Amino acid sequence: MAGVSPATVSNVLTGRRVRAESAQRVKEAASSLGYAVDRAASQLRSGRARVVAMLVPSLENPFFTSIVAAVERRLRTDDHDLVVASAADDVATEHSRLQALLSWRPAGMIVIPCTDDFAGASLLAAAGTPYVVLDRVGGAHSADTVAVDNVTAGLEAARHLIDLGHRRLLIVASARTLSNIKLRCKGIVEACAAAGLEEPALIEVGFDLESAVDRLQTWLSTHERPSGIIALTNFATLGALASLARFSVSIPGEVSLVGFDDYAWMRAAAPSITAIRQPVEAMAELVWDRLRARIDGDSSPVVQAMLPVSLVIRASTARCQTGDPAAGLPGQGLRRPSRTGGRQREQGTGRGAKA
Amino acid sequence: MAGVSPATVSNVLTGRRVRAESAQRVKEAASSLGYAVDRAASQLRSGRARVVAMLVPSLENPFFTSIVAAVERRLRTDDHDLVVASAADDVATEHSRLQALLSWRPAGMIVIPCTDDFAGASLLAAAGTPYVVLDRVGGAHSADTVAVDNVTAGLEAARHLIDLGHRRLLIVASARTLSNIKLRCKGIVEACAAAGLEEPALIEVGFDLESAVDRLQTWLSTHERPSGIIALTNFATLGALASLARFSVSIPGEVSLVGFDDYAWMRAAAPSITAIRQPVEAMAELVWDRLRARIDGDSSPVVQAMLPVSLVIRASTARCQTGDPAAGLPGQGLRRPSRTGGRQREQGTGRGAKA
DNA sequence: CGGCCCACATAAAACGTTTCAAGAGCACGC
DNA sequence: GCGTGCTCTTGAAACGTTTTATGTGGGCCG
Repeated sequence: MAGVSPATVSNVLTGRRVRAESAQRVKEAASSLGYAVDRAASQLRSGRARVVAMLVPSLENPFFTSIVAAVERRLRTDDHDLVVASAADDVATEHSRLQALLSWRPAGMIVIPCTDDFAGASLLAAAGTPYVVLDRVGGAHSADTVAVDNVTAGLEAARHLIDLGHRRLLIVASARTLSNIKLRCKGIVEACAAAGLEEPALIEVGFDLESAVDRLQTWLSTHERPSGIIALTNFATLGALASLARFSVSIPGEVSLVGFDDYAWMRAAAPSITAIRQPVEAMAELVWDRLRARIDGDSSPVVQAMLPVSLVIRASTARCQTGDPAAGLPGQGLRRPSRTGGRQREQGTGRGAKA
Repeated sequence: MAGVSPATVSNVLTGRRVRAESAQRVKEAASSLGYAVDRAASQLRSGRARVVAMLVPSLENPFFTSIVAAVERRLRTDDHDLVVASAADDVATEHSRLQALLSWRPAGMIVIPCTDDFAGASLLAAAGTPYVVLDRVGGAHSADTVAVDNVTAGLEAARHLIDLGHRRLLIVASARTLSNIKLRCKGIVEACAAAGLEEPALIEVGFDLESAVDRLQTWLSTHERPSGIIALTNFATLGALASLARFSVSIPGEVSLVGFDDYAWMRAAAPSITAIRQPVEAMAELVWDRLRARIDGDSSPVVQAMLPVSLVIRASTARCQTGDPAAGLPGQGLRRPSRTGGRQREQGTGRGAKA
């Protein structure tokens, strides 16, 4: 020690009332020794952890990582640290990761569940850890939730296409069991009903690109081609793009496409992609606000927050080209000659050859 | 307690020699009580932390998050947890985040530094925390490093284009101060020299898409158009795509493009993108192997590992169309009529209008 | 039968903080 | 002069584990 006292050091470092002179000495000593409080000991004694745990379905999905990044940014300003775990899109893994995270005794937890009925809720309740459920807000949660207005999202996407004259829509979804997907569909169906259209077709493509492309290709070669496609996740958007490219379907000439989530590549793609943008930054802010309030003892009734999305109109949607009745024939796209060298070649090398 | 003894519980839970019967009783009690070891107390007493801290320049860049995801997967199988922090592409933030991470007394640390001379090395050395430097392996590190064979990466990309008959190449880089960028350039220059070509032009576009597009557009409208472009980061790739689209330059008809990092959208884009793929999974595995060895007391000399990349050939590269001398005139692309509705319209709405 | 070793269980100390109650010093007012 | 209140400091207890050393009982060998 340079100066005095073991407990006074703690008082200085936790910002309690200490004479300015001693505080100064302690700080000098600390910095010269390169001393930093041991979080484990600190947390053990005080019972207060400056850690927030976050459990997401996957760290491969840019939507989730962008939320993680935004949350991390928020936490940094409040001097908290972040422990992340990925559930690997698997309920069993989710459960075991949740237990691992709980053993940190985090101050609070942010969860994006794998499925609507978040089984871990009972664990969290038993541990008394405050938590907020994010994005996939399905079952009846007894905790605060933050989500996006999925119905309006679907409604706006569909209305945009309908306004452009599209009548035959296709929904590309990951899995219709997820409530946010269901709600987006609901919005689309509402918009269609309002326009006097029948309910659009829906295809489920799963959570990875390979299966999405496979299923979309078989669907497209066996069904009448839609004039407008709404993809409800970012993988679905990629899958739709890839499959349409394989069939050399021009966008937006033959098919208009509305994607979900707004990423850099959508701006750079040719054509750039019209998409529903989720307010990632606002979601992160809101979720941390709620969680911090709960950590600080707020015991008001749970709140289910819903944030608005925005439709970013780019080049992948255009006025429907009517008067081409042949376009609807099954399998048509496969036989149609492609127009650009790039697309044509893509059919051969699209799966990627290593050099 | 259901059964006996406070210390025996610890023996059971840490897997030491205990009579089978008592072990059974303890486990039952633990699961019925929902008991889980408090990591803070455990770490405090044992001095062993089952935490690995990871410091990355940004969590917005999919290359970094994909590495984080892969590392997390590895750690999970070895029953370790991950604490991440983002340096926000800023050296000062990097330093403060590093200190925050060190207060966890992590078993080890994985660092992707912001700059080549990683100033935090001294902090880590002082704390005695084993660490591995990943990806941006610039200055003389006194720690293990894991990186990619950047020279060969550049060489292969350039050779691919040269083999296709391209003579005028353009390098699009984030910042040439980074050593991995420098090495990639070196490989490209080598390949050009071997083919008797002059050194290709280079343009620095920074770390975000907006600035990349801006700078590329001004460059493209004031210089002779190259026939082949090599983009050295994923943002550079996106920037190149977006700028070429604005000028309605066809890929690969007029310009061939080799990108960096291999993402789902590159497969789905039209045309799909030929790219250098970095072995993210292998990097994560190697970095954890090295770190774990150091944690376990391995004190052999530091090793600088270098992993091979692979060139994934897709549709964005094609044989050079010679015999079009006019193509080289400055600003040409702006006046040329675009061929597809999508690209044409993109010029008007490319920046995205909210609805 | 005694001594020894083995397998297992446990008491108690220790890890590095925070916190609480109590102490020290000082000024003030009666 | 003494009690009172105030500011600042500090000794010691406590947090929940792990670990070390010690204890206990039983089997085996001489």
